[in-house]
Amino acid sequence: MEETTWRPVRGTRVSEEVIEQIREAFFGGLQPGDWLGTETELAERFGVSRITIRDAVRTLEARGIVDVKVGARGGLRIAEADQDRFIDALAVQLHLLGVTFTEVIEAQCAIEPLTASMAARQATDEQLRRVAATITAANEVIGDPAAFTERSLDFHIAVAEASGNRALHATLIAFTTVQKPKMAPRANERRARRVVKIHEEIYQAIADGDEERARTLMDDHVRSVRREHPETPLL
Amino acid sequence: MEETTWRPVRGTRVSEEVIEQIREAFFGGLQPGDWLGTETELAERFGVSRITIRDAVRTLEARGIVDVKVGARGGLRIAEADQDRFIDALAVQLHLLGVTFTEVIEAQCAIEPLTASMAARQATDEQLRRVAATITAANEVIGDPAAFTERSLDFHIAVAEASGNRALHATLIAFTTVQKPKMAPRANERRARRVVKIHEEIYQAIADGDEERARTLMDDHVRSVRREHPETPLL
DNA sequence: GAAAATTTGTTCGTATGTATC
DNA sequence: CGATACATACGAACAAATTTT
Repeated sequence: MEETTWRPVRGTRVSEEVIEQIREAFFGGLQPGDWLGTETELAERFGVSRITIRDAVRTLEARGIVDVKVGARGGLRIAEADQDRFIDALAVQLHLLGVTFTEVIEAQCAIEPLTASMAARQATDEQLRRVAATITAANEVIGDPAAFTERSLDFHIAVAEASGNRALHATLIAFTTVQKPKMAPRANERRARRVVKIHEEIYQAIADGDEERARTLMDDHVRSVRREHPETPLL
Repeated sequence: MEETTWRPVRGTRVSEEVIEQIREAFFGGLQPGDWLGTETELAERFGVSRITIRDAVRTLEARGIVDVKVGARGGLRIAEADQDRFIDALAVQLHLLGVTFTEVIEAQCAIEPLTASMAARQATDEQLRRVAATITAANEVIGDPAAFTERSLDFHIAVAEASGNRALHATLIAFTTVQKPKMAPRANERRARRVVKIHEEIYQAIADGDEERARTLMDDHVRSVRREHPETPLL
């Protein structure tokens, strides 16, 4: 309920101290859903004002460490995992670094053949079903470049998910998110049909459990996408 | 100076609206160091109180989008790239997901052979020098497991940097950071000497511009590290 | 180097909207 | 539906840090 004892704080940016203590408690074993208290309670316990606590809470929330709810039985809890927040952080950093589209594609060339072969080895039926669903979905909007691009990238993400490796999955989501805006203009219908065909082949290899073929097909596929896009700044 | 025009806002969590607008402007082309205004100015422009702006600022700061400075000519600016924030975001995410050490190593198995071969193709003299420096540094602390692990991982990061791909570089930094704590205990001196020898071979292949050899050596190296570590939760 | 100006950091008090009981 | 618990938001003020004068 409330075994954790907070040290009273004083220093430059008191809210930083609050953040640090809650962060330590988080990495010290707090689990998603664990109750932290209300803003008023925390203000009293840390010996600071409610506004200082709010500063800390906003930061912790942005980092994905806590969730905030209003109303009775509201207050602060340890957050559930939320990939969006991690993805946003990666997107921001890639933007600041001025990373190019080519760099992101190259990174995908490294990752995706492996996710495909891992998926072929160990994808569950549910995961396979989801991969197949992304192909169907993309096929339905084959004439709409923006929509097709979006759902086509979903295929790659679904394959990564089927790999069973959450580190690769999260990383790939981040990469596809950042490159999405640059892909759309080139997804004309002829190209789109070819992409669907290749996705289907890759899916079949994965479903057949043919690791080597899945790896090779995905490798060719990602490399061809890379060739089709000229060197451009990403953002 | 101030061409960006902010829409006035109203809705649930007004600060979210402020965050979204500044975020859009950020991805819309604002550059690191660009001036956004003071908290008071933004409060007036958005038509909200300064406290609401502060909520937004704390979130934007945590996401790595803005930097805040106090004093005359202080206020909000677009942030410089800061890898630490990205790394922290990834660490939080992996903690919440309960990702295993093995998953992270697997991800490295996908990425590092490519960084090695890319480095062999295009590393600058300066980058090569830095790779060599990490080997020397690791060799100097070969009896100290924690220090050796740290500098040994620096080798992998230096190779990724030498690849010239910042997306891979940033990703690898994050991965090595979260796995560091689990690696240290296993870096006994015998193992350490073997690692140094392999790192030297990889460096030589990169310096010789032998892409294929660099790729193969790195592949073997990462896979052997993977074999040596049992399946364990990362955190 | 000291004083003034600027700007965030922090506090208190209060009002309002919203979710739960 | 009313009461309660809680975050959200506003305003006014002073403290502390930093740059300019």
